[in-house]
Amino acid sequence: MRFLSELEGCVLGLVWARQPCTPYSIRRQFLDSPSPHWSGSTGAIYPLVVRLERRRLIRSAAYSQGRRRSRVFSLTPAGLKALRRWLGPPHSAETLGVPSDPLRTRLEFLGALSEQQRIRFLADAERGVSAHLRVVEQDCRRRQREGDWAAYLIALGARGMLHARLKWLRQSANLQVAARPRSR
Amino acid sequence: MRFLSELEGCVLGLVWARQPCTPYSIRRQFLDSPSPHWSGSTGAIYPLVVRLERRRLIRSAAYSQGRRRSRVFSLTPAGLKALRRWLGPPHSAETLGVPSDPLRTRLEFLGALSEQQRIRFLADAERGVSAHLRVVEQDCRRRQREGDWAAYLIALGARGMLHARLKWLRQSANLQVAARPRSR
DNA sequence: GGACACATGTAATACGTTACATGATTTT
DNA sequence: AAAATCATGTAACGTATTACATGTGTCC
Repeated sequence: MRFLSELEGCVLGLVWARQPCTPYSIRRQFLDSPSPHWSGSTGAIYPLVVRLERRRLIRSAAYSQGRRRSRVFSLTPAGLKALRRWLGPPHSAETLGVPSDPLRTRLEFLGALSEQQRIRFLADAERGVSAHLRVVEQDCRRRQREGDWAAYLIALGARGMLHARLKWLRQSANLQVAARPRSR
Repeated sequence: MRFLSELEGCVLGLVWARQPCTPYSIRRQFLDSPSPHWSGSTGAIYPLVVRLERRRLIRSAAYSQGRRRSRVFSLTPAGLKALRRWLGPPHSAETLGVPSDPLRTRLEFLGALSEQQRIRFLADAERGVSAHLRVVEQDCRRRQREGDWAAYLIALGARGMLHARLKWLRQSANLQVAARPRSR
C-alpha cells in the first residue's frame, strides 16, 4: 500500500468532496484556487486520475451530456481508506514543519541588493502581500456568509498566513535590514 | 536570459553568501535546514551547480585538501546580476501569493474523517506544530545572540508562520469542525 | 585495519509543466 | 458560419528523488 503524494491526496480529497465529478471539475479547482502552488495543468491531472483509477482508489462511470461524452469519478472504499490514511493523524514532519515561503527564501539574500534596492524590495513585497490579503479577506467573508465551514477555515488559514507574513515584513523593515550594507 | 527556478536562485544565493564554497557545503545547507521543502539530494545539487557553471553564473576554482580534490565556487558578475534579478523587485504572484501549506490542504477534507478522528487530527497537529515552534524559537534566540541579522530575520519569519498556524489550528478546533458530521 | 562518516558523483525513475492536438459547445 | 471557449487528452521536456557507486578521512 504505497503512500499518496500531496497532489494525489488532494485530488482524492476533491473527488471525495464533490463525487460524482468529471476530471475537468477537479482541474477547475486548481485553476480557480488562489494558491499558486499547483497549476492544475492537463498533463498533471489527466494522467493522475488514470493512476488513481488503476490503483482502484477511484472508479469511473460513463457520463454524457448532449453529444459530449465523458466520465464521472467517485471514491471506492479503498479510496476513502487511502484518503483517511493520507490525511492523518499521525502527521509527518513534512506536514508539520515550517512551510516553504518564496519570500522568506529571498529575504535570506537581501544583502546582495543595494540599500536602495532593499528598500524597494521590502516596500514592493509589503504592497503585494497587502493586496493579496485584501482579496483573501474578502474571500473569507464570502465563505463565512455562504456557511461552508470547511472552505471558511481554509480561507481563515490563508488569511492568517498572509497576515503573519505582512507583520514579519514590517518587522524586517523596522529592524533596518536596509542599514546593513553587505553587497559584494 | 532565462529565469531562475526557486532552487537555482536559492543555490545562487548560497554561493553568494559563502563564496568560495564547495558543492557539498551548499548541499549541507539544505540537509541542515529545518524547512523540509528541499531534500538537498545529490541528484539535485551536483547537476544543478554544473548547469549554473555552464550558464556562467558561477565559476569554479580547483581546490584540494590533503589527497581529496574538489573545487570551490564563486559568483561571476553575471551571476550576481541574475541573483538580483531573481530576488526582485518586482515580485511575481507566486512569490507574493498564499504559500502552500500541507496542513491547510488536509484540513479541507477533514469531513472525511470520523468525529473522533477529527479531534485526534487537530490535537496531533497542534502538538506537532507546538513542538516545531519551540525548536524554531530556540533557533531564533540563538541567531539573535549570534548577531547574524539575515539569519535572525529568516528565523523570525518561520516563527511567525508557525505561530499563525497554531493560532489557526486552535481557532479551527474551537469552531467545532468536529461538530459537523459529513462522513460518506 | 575495519567500520563509519565525509564528499562527490551517476543512473533509473517519477512526475509536473508547457506545448500541441482534437472535438463539442457557446457566442458573435 | 466563424471565433472563442469548454473539455479531454498526449508528447516532449526538465528536474527532483531515490538508489547506487566510489574514493577519502577519521575513529576505535
